[in-house]
Amino acid sequence: MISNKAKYALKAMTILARHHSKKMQANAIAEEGQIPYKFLEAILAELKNRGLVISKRGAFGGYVLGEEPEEITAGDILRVIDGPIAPLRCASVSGYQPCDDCEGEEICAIRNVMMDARIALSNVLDQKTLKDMAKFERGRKESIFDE
Amino acid sequence: MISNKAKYALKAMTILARHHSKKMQANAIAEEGQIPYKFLEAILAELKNRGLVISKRGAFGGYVLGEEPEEITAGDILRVIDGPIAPLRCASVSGYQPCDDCEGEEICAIRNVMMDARIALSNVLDQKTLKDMAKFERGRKESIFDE
DNA sequence: TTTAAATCCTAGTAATTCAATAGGAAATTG
DNA sequence: CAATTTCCTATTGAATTACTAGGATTTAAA
Repeated sequence: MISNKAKYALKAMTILARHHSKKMQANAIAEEGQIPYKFLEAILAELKNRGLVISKRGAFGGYVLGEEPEEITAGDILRVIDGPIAPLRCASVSGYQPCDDCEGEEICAIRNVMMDARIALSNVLDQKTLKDMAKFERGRKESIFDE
Repeated sequence: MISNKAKYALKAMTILARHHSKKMQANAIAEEGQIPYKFLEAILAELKNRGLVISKRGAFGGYVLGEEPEEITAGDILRVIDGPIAPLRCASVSGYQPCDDCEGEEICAIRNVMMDARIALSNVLDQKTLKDMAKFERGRKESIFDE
């Protein structure tokens, strides 16, 4: 399960991508995504620290994607907000840490399973880009208006 | 990330499986798995309620697997202890619940990603059985003794 | 039938994380 | 300078996590 915060982050980033990476204010993102404004500010701050968005302060400021929509993946965003994707740290690449009660990683069946899980999961999450996600929503919304 | 509790549950169940489903006491499982005894009791109670283990009370009591090791998967155990494995409830089969701010599941790119993630994850977790896990540990341990 | 050995059951607790909110400082533009 | 917007610090209430305590109940063997 991902946190609400992560869900909001994904939402905010897809909104930014859907608006074709034009500058948007937190205000507008919050409204469009139904995200509590102050909470969103905190989320954008974290995304900014990791370079996933770029901000401009002051009047007529706002936020822009830090990279091209096809270069930012769901995995990138989730790692910033919720930390490692692997179900266990000992099976993580980005956040590796051994279990303190570990008796040997090579013989641990649990780690073995979780390594497979991490690989399967990151194959999905690191492949899905913001471009894909924005396109998906645009496509679906249009097809609904067509009806 | 799975909880410590879930890790302990997986550990306890693989121990039970490795001992070829012989009756074991919580005591012995706790020692072998380095699991806090009282915590393990609570875990075994949950597993028992869902039929994953069968218990016998009183002197010379203990716990046995509730099904054959090849019929119990890592996914089964994780769902009992940590709940749904999907990253979002709206993408879950076992624990489906719509987001309260949902504007249409068919057009939601986040749900779309999380559905793919859930499928990838459950393909791994629902395939790995206790038999596989016990075999893995036995195999690895023997090969280490061979050195 | 007592007694020792187990599981079972109810409660509680300290620490952490989650999901925000509040208030104002700093920067930018017109 | 004034309005707008991001940035920073800090707090808070609720839930979850990771356990622990203590005793009730059941069972088997002496």
